[in-house]
Amino acid sequence: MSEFQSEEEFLKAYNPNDYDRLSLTTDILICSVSSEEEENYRKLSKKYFSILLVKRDDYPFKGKWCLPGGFVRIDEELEDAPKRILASETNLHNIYLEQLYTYGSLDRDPRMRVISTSYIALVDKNRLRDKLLPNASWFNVTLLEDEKKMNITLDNGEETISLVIKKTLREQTTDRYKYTIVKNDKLAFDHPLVIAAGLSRLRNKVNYTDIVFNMMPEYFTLGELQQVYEVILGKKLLDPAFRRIIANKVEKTTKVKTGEGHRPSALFRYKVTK
Amino acid sequence: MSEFQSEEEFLKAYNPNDYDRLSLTTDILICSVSSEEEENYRKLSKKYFSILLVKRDDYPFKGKWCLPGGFVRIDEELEDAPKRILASETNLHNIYLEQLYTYGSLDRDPRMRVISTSYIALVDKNRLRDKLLPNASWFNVTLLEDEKKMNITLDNGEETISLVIKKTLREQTTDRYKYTIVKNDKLAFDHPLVIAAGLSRLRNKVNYTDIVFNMMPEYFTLGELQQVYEVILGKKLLDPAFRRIIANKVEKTTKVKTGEGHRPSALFRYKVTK
DNA sequence: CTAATAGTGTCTATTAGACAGTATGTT
DNA sequence: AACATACTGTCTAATAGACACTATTAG
Repeated sequence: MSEFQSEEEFLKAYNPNDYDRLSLTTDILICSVSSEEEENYRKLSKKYFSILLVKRDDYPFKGKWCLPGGFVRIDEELEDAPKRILASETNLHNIYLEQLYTYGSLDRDPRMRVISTSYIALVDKNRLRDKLLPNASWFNVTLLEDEKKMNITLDNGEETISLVIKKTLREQTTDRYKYTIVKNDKLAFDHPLVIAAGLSRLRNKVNYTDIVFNMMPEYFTLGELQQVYEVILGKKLLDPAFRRIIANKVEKTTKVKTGEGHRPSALFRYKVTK
Repeated sequence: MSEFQSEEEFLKAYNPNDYDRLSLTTDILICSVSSEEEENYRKLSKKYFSILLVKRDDYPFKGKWCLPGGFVRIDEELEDAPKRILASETNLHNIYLEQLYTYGSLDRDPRMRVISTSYIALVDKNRLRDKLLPNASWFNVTLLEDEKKMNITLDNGEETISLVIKKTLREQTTDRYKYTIVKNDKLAFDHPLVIAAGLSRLRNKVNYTDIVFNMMPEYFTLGELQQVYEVILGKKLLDPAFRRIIANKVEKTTKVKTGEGHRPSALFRYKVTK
């Protein structure tokens, strides 16, 4: 039983340093979609799913790539930390941001005990007016996945990062996997785990939400939209089925996209229904 | 640029106290299923979904109920903290445990800045041999939910706790809600939010995983299993549809449950397929 | 016999998958 | 005309929802 008579009295006598204190950071998986022109003028530009990485110019992990992130300040709301970092990294506000997972292995940071809450952010690259920070770079993502592992390849045009992550079913009763890094040469910390978790979350959510539209420009063709779904899901979709599914999520505009060497396509816009 | 020549040198000079340090706690939503006998001997005993709460006997929030939890130790893996608390609270190991969400509002603890990573745990009450700790109690949960709010009623036979939580769609593109506590007299901290998040997660996961079996005894009838699904989903299910869906998740045993005032039912067991 | 649950057969409605076809721009 | 994509019609397969029916026990 407490020796205090009231909550005020208790709080006055309370010393926060009586308990273990540790550092909290946040890491952000910033995702977008990028295009690469094809040699054949008639073909559609190839779409890639891409993430933003930052090159560390200081210890620990000097010279390695990592997710944008930083310390959570003691006087800052948890979610404000990734927002602050996102704003400093992209000059964008009002970005789709979702908490992913909190990592707390004892050895995840060689400096000291650090817990990290990771977030996933989705941005439309067309809204990015300002240049990236000098150390930042977009990497195109290729994900090959099966029941037992994920092969992730990241490429920014100059450098290729290859990750292999082993998947172990945590229990028979769910779909939850424990991810273990099997191969990683160029990424700092446990960031391959964050990338794996983020990509899985996205692949999943794409099927029952409208999140892709956070990465789309205002006007887009259904072909482009389908490509984005395909690149996230890692498989081809059938046109009629795709169009049936997204039919009530988009609205046709009077605009048309022409000059592509084939039949022009109508431009659509995301339709808010709820 | 760094003035250090190597990572070892850097780490040697590193002082953790140069950065903000805060306290991390963990809260656990321990879930189970309980039965209550009906007056009519022929009727099946009514099933309830229930959670474990602890009465605080100290400030802050003295006298209020809260989720079992505690501080994460600086030399302890993040997930070991809920495991340790779970073991001390129930004497059970190897329990289904899943990270829910990390809460970090500035004002969530009147003592100081505390971040809390919440977990959901599913237990089979029949495996609980030891008595509960003196301050702990199981509360039956009744959840009424619509697009705009959740009405949660918790009842342990002596006391009734009534919560109202407002749901606001965070963005048009997803199903994510921001939960705001509208009514809460008897629960400490932001624990109503944890309960709301946990119940939502469970309602969702029940549809595409086998997690319910973590709350079931080894042998059960399909009627009992259906009741558990119904109580978690908050709606009646049709027998044939239900049996179709769980058909390949369970296997019939030779055991039979009799003496219930109606046709005996076969006892089933969870079948591991993967 | 009756109340209550156990368990099954089958029809219908809805949704997803597959394929074939027509339309229309650029070079 | 040839190419490449835009866009649509329709058949089929798989799944979910609904209802009606039979079965079997304790009291």
